Amino acid sequence: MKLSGGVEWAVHCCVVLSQAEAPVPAQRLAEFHGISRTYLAKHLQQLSRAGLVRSTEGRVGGYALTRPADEITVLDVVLAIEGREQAFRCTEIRQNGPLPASPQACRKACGVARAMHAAEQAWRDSLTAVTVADLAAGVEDDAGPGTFDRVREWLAT
Amino acid sequence: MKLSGGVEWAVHCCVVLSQAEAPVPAQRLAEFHGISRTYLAKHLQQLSRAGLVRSTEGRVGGYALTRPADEITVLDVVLAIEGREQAFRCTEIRQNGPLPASPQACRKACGVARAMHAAEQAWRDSLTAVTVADLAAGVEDDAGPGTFDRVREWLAT
DNA sequence: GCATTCATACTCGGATATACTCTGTCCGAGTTCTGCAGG
DNA sequence: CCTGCAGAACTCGGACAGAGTATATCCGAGTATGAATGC
Repeated sequence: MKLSGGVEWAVHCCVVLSQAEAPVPAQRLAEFHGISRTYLAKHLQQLSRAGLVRSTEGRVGGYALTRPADEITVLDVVLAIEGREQAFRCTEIRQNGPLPASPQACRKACGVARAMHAAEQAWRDSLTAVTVADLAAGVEDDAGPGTFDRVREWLAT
Repeated sequence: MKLSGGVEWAVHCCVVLSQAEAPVPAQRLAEFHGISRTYLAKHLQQLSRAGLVRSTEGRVGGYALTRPADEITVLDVVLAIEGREQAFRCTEIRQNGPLPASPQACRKACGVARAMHAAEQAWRDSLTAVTVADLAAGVEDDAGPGTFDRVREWLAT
């Protein structure tokens, strides 16, 4: 049970992108956050494949969000990085051994899987309730108004 | 975001142990579930270190629950296997780069970390709501009454 | 017949290899800007 | 002075190593059983 460190990078990048008017190169995003450029590029590719950001090549290229920030949930970003498969995968060990569960009983998922999946659904619901726009608003609340003005100014240089 | 396969084994083993009167050796648990004995032993050790099961050595040794099954939550088992640390670890990248967040603003956790931790808390709450006793009751519901009688009978052989 | 002792069989526990995924990096393909030459 | 073209610089994208962790396994330490032996 460990989330990739790239998740944190990706979410922060989405918040920055939500405040940029022009495409932002991976190079810029990396130095803004003080992280590895090449490795961040890998994660941005995953965001691109998931359809969350659009990449433009060329001299003034970079990354930009494909949707308004209030239509991108944190779960979207997490799933883009971590993959869409469930964290818990039932291997149906109840069907093994000397007393296997009957096919009749296996119509429905076993209780263990149900509990794990319910918990995961609660996790997803919680992440769905927060959008990138919410996070951006939170930054202005925490760091004071005008923060994103300075960010935009720095991005333009 | 991937749970260890051992989690599934551990939970199922706890359900079986909740129905056994005598200590059950790892060998027995492994063949009951059709899984590797030596690897299961590793996970049982983790349950033992977490204080969920007690191990007795010797000829009639084995594992037994230390508490009533309705006082062991699924979360207890999961944390014993996966470790107690959070899945999301904030590396505070907001403090890096050319526009670092002020120490003033860093009094509270950043919005990203708050959202991730809230989701993880929801996940834990959901797992806390289910006990091993609940799962055992579910097995009897799914596989029919008398299932655990057969299990006990097999364990005694 | 009974108590003691000793060998035995069975258990757990930690130390030990292997496979796989995450982390981190590099170079090539493609696109746009810019400078320059020609009309 | 304007237009077209070529070069160059900058971008993304996928292919390539290294490290850490999950997976799987083995052998040694410890204990209760049970039989054998002596009284």
